[in-house]
This record gives sequence, structure tokens and C-alpha cells, in this order.
Amino acid sequence: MALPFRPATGPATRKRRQFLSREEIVEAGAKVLARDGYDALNMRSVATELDVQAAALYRYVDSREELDDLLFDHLMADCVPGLDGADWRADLRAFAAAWRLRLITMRDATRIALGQVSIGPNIAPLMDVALSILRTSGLKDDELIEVYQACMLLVHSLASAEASYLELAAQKDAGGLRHAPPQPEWVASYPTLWALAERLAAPPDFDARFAFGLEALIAGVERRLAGETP
Amino acid sequence: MALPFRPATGPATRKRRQFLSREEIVEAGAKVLARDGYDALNMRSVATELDVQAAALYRYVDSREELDDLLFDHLMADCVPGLDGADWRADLRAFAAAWRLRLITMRDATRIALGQVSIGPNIAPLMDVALSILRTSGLKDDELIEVYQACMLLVHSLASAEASYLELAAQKDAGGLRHAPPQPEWVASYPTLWALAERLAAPPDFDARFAFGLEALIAGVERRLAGETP
DNA sequence: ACCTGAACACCGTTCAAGT
DNA sequence: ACCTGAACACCGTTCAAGT
Repeated sequence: MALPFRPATGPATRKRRQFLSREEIVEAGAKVLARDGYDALNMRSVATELDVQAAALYRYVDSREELDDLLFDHLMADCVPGLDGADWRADLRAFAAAWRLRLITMRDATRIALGQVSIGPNIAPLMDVALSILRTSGLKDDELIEVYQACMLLVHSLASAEASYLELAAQKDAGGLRHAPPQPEWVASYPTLWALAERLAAPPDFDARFAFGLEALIAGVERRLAGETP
Repeated sequence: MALPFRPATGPATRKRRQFLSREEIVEAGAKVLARDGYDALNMRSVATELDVQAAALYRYVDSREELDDLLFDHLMADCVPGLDGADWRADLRAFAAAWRLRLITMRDATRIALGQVSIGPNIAPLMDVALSILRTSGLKDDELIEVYQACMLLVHSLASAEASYLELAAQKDAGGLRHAPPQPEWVASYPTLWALAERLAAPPDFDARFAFGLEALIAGVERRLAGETP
């Protein structure tokens, strides 16, 4: 039987291309995550995306945990914005805003990496830039690291809160969840809570919250620089 | 056959007492969590703790998710310290320190409530006190809530980071995990990261980090009060 | 009314067997 | 060497059947 004209790399029905690879697996994971969300992400769904059995993945990936690590790193690729280096405050704001945007844009990214981020090849430049920015502020090395950690925590946990809020809101719109959690009786016995209940239930302004957190961080750094440490 | 002398409430072998209850289930959950950790907490282990089948729990609890909510609220009971009300800064520090301590003391508490804390009868007084403290600072109601949310986020996410670090360290001591994650080659190409690598790998000072975060928050509030909002 | 026993769907992971 | 097929352990949840 003669060989077909079209090369082996362009099959009509999907067929296994040569071998699997770590990169291919991670990209398939990203695809599943973007399309179906974190709850639908598992070894079997990623394998299906690649027309393969789940067990096959274990030749390239040690565990589900490692896949999550790789995936998170992958999602954060090329996330560093251009910075002019004139003012560390402006640079820090730009950096934090860019990273926050990425975390929120990539569906469920914050659910993959709950706090413990392991440094991969795409996270490293991110860290490097953040540290560089803070270094130009004039902080000493040990203070610098504390501030850096605080900044990462701020961005990550606030983005996480925002993402989970948005997901919940979307769910409520689509499916039909309970509209507002029915006010329990006993909240009336807490005066301040009661007085602010309405405001607390209102949709949060995450931009404002983010801005406040960042400005507070900057204020904290400036205090340190001025030597007003209590 | 004559009835035994000892009353029915004091059996030699453990026997089901009357009926189950929500409270009993939550306490059993707390027991499992304290003894075996979050990874060992599931419907079956809680049921076993009560000499009962897992399915029996569903008469009192809607889902695993609800159990987690109830459990977290239970763990945070009576966590509000005495406050003198003289200075809102001092009160805020005392409040935050007490809550942080509780979060860390209760094994895996932060893993139960990942960010989204639903207000239960034990969380409510906590919220009420925090809001009351901030109210005495002179902030307007809407600003107050932003600061409150920032404070909750700070305490919770920092405690979460600390707890997961401690757990990892304990694991490393006991079992024998990889000592230090072997420095990847490519970090050398990021100068600032490289320069600070040693410091970044050093055991973090969570007390200092917490203090910095809280002081920054206070600095942010004071700026707001002074009307220096950018 | 409350609990048991058994089952189902789902998921991470392992392993012998195929090619 | 790489993948399949089948299996195991584990977990949330449901439901008919017992008492």
C-alpha cells in the first residue's frame, strides 16, 4: 500500500503524535482548566484531552501535586510589565497590578496554588523583578525580604478572594443559588456587626481593597525607611 | 433477667448514646482534626469516632462542606481577648495577635477555611469586636469595612502561610523529606534573586512578618485619617 | 425517626501485560 | 521505552432496608 501524500504529522482523525511530553501535558492541563475549571481538572480529564490513559501521565509527572505546580508556573509566564525604574512606588504598583490581573484572568489560577508557590522557571523572573524594585527603595536586605513576602501574600490572597467571589457570583447568576444567606437571628445581638450588616453584604470593591492594601504596604515601607520603627 | 446495677448511661464497652447531634458531630470532627490532622478528616473518620456509619451523619449535616464550616466556627470559639478601649491601635494589635494564635494553635484550622469564612455564631463576636475597634479609630463606615477586610485577610493568610510552613518543617524532621530543594541552575540568571537566595531560603520570621503587616495596616489607616489619600 | 449495609460515582495511583 | 487495561484504596453521597 502506497504512503499517503499528507505527512504523518497531519492526521484526519486525532491520533497520538509520537510521544507525550511534560510540556504537552501541562498545556493540556491549562486547556482543561480554562475550559472547564479547577473542579473538572484531574488526571483523567487531562489524559482524555491528550487521547491517552491517565496512567500514561505518570511517565512524565510524579503526581497530581507536581502537575499543579507546573501548571501554575505555566499560567504565570511572561507576566512582568515594562517598568521605567524611576520611582519604586510606581513600579511596585505596576508590577502588582499586572500580576493581580494575570491571577484573576487565568481561571482558577489561585485555586491551583493555595499559598505555597514553588518557584518554577516562570515564577522566578517575577520574583526577581519584585525584589529588584524593592531594592531600589533603599531597604536593607532583610527588611526587603519581609516586604517582598508581604507583597506576594497581599496580591495572591486578595486575588484569591476576588476570584472565589466572582466564581460564586457567576454560579449564583447561572444556576440559582440562595440569593442572600438569610440573616441569622443572633446577629442582632452584635451591635456593630448589625449596624454594618448591609454594607458588609454589599458587593465588595476589590479594586479599592487592593489599592488600600498596596498603599498601606508602601506607607509601611516609607516608615521603615524613615526609621520610625516602633 | 434482672437489670444491671449500673445505669444505662455508663456502659463498659462504648455504645451509642441516645441520638447523634450536630454538636456531637462537630466535636468529634475537632477531635479527629487535633489528633490526626486535616488529611485524615473525612466523613468516615468522624463517623468512626462516634461509633457510627458515615451515612448516619447526613441526618444532621448537609455535606462535608458544611461540616468544615461548622468545625471552623467551633474552633474559633471564645477567641476575643480583653480590650481596654483606650487606643484603637493597641486593641487592634491585641485582637489580631489573639486570633492569629488561635489559628495556629488549632491544628490545620487554616486548611479548613481557605479564605471563604462563613459567619457562624462563634465568628460573629470576632467580627463584631474587630469592627468595633476600627470604628473608634474615626474611620468612615465604608473605609472601615475595607480596612476590616484587609485585616482579616492579613491575619488569616499569614497564619495560613505559617501553619503550612510549620507542618512542612515538622514533616521534614519526622519522615525525611528532601532537605533543601536543590537549587535549579537557571536561578543564577536572575541577579537579584540569586543575591538574596540564601536569605530567601532561611527560615522565615513570622512574628516579624506579622508585625510588619499589621504596622503597615495601621500606617495605612493613619494616612486615611490624615486625609492624605492619593 | 434514626441508623445500617450496600452500593455508586469519582479520583489518585500502581502494575502487569501488550506493542 | 512507552502506553493500555485493569485494578486498588479512598472518599462523598444516596437509598432501600432494618429497628
